[in-house]
Amino acid sequence: MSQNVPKKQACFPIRVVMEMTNLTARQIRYYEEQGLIKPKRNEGNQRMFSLEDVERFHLIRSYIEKGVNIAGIKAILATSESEETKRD
DNA sequence: TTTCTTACA
DNA sequence: TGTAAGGA
Repeated sequence: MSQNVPKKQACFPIRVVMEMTNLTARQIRYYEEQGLIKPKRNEGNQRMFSLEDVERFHLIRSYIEKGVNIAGIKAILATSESEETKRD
């Protein structure tokens, strides 16, 4: 069994994210392509999804299920991120 | 074996 | 959104 040696942060391949978000690889790659999320890339050019990325996919998925399109989600995500840094 | 990109339906 | 081809 391959044990976990000192890991930096938890990142998962697209196949794990698919299970966690219940999305298809197509959707995950497509949403990222649309700028809904920006996962990191490893040496193999593979997407490295962290917990934060998975959580954001949950939000994206909820909007898709609500009937929101990419443009709408982009606006919502942009607003949410702005709210975080906006406080006044 | 798994993931990636591009393209078409 | 699903699937195919070709490559890493």
